Amino acid sequence: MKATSLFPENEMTSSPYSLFADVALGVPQEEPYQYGVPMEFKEQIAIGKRVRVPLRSQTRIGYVVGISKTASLKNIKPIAEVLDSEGPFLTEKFRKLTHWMSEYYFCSWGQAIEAVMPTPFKKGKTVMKSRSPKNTEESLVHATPVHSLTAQQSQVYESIWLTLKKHQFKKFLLHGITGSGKTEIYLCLIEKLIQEERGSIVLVPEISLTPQTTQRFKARFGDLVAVVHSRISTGKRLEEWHRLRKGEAKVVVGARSAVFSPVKDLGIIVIDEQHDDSYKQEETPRYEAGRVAEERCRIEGAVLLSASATPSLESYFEAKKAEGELLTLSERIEQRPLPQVTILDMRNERRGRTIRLFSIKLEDAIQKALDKKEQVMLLMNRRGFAPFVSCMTCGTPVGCPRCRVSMVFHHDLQKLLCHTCHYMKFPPKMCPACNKGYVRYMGIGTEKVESEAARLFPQARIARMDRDATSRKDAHEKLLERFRRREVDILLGTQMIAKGHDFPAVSVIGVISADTALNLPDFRSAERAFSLLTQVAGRAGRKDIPGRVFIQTFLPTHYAIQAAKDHDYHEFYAKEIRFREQLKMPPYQKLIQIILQGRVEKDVLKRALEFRKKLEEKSKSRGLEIMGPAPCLVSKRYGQYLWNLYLKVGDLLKANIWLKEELQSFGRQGVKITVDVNPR
DNA sequence: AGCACGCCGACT
DNA sequence: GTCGGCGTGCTC
Repeated sequence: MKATSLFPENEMTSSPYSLFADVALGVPQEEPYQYGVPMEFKEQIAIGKRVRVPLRSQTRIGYVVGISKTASLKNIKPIAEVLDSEGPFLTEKFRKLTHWMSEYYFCSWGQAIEAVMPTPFKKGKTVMKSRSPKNTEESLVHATPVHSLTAQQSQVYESIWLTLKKHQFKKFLLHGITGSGKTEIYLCLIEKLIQEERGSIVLVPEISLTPQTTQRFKARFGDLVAVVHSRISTGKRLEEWHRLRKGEAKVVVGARSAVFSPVKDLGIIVIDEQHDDSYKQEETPRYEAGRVAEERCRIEGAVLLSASATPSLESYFEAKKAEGELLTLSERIEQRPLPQVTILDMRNERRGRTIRLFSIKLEDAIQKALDKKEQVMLLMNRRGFAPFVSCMTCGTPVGCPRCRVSMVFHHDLQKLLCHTCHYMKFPPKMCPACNKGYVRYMGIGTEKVESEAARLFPQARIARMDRDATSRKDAHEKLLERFRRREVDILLGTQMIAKGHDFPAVSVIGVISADTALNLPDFRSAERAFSLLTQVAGRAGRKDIPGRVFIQTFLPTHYAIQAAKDHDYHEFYAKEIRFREQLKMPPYQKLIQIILQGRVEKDVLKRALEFRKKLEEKSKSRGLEIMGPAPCLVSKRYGQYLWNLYLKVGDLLKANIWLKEELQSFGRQGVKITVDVNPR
């Protein structure tokens, strides 16, 4: 029974509604849906409020983004309930931000809105009444000690503070070498903002969000700090959300999604380790926390401070062009020496057919450090025991049945594990391809490094830190604590260990293989390798114990490795930026990745070719370049085949507008298409 | 994204 | 003959 059908179609005036709401829903559909506003809700309805609306046979929560007097189609259903009697849930600032996100990252407005709010609100949870703000005096930290900054730190601090005083948008990129005291600058700026009752957001990479990191902020600002991890309970998350919205908490420390925290009177967003890949969300909406932060600061008249010892090429390129955007810290605090880095050419380390895992020089250095009761860190950027398992006779590697990747042998489990879909099985006794021979284990992972280290240094206490060893809650933290208390002599692990805090007694750091990262077929592999090596190297060389870093590699002359050895970002940047220019890659061109996926590979490829053809018709006039189709890096996962097209464009927003049109007029035909803007 | 509709295979 | 597989397409 449809109310509208009682009236002639052309008589819109006789529709039962005199008011219509544009409602954004968390469905991929681009445009918001229109719903009728029944009489009884006329007073309550407002832009920014959540509503309960019928959709097909269910009811869903939607977000009012517009109100109009006319409807653009017939069969309009009524709003079932208006939530948020206290006032709009979404502020104008958040409406602007999410709208921008939807246009920039190819998702619907509703999907963007749902990405910025805690889950309970998507289910209709009421927002707590905003009581008169508690007397913040009591929670303010009074005994504020004088925090002395070095001359360089002060200079950086001053230039940012000057802008903060103006309540105007500006972005800064702070290039500060490891150990140059970047965090102290954030703390001082935040402290000053608190005195003005203004708020701050500090983003850190996912794996850096440890009690050690957050403790530094809590120690300084006490209850004014809200921390948001992924492991926090829903209740706690909501509590922090309300504390921030009410202004009871003024500082939030968190990973990627903390960029959406409802901080009152936002003064600054700090993005620490700005180059980190975890700032990109790998599911819809595929946003970059840094880019979102910039837009949010623009909207709110706040300052964006991105910082890194190894800024991303894009960010450094942009910052150099803009006046006063690039800030530098070139000195380490407390006259800490930069560690001496030695490159070890593993081509000289063959022992017959087999290759030594530890070169003689690294082995010696570790032994000497252990003898002196100093600690050692070893980086191996791959989990498991043997990343490749293949047949002795026919050479066939054991692959995951659902993904096109090698299965990794895990010694702890005595099983083969797929690192893409987590499928597990026992290693075959006989080769499944030729039914003879036997399997052999090849390559290196953290587990093998651990067993080799145990063999070479039987007296040492060794601990391994990777996702397998520390997946249990707190295990990661407890391990670092044990290492800090020197109950462990050798800490080895994946990049997890590069992000830990300072370990003053570490005198030797060994990178077992710098090549794992470098050999990936990805235009950013050199950048990632350089960044990782620079970070690990930064762990050594504290106080009285001079640190030494050893990098084992088969590519000793590679510029990423050479630049890391010299602790020279500029040397790396100069080389890398030229390649980017020659290849017309970011920052010179923006990338849009179009991912096609389906269960039948030939259909996926066929559709990819067809879509390319469709785009080609317009590509010349639009001045863009199309690459592909090519199989994705992992070209099959969870049984789905994945191919992609890359677009190189000058103006993303412009490209997005017509790409959206092209996608809309391109049927599905068993192949799903997703768009990833600025892919990582 | 969900969810219903719809058109082909093995079951009481 | 129906129950149910998941491919297709719509939701104000």
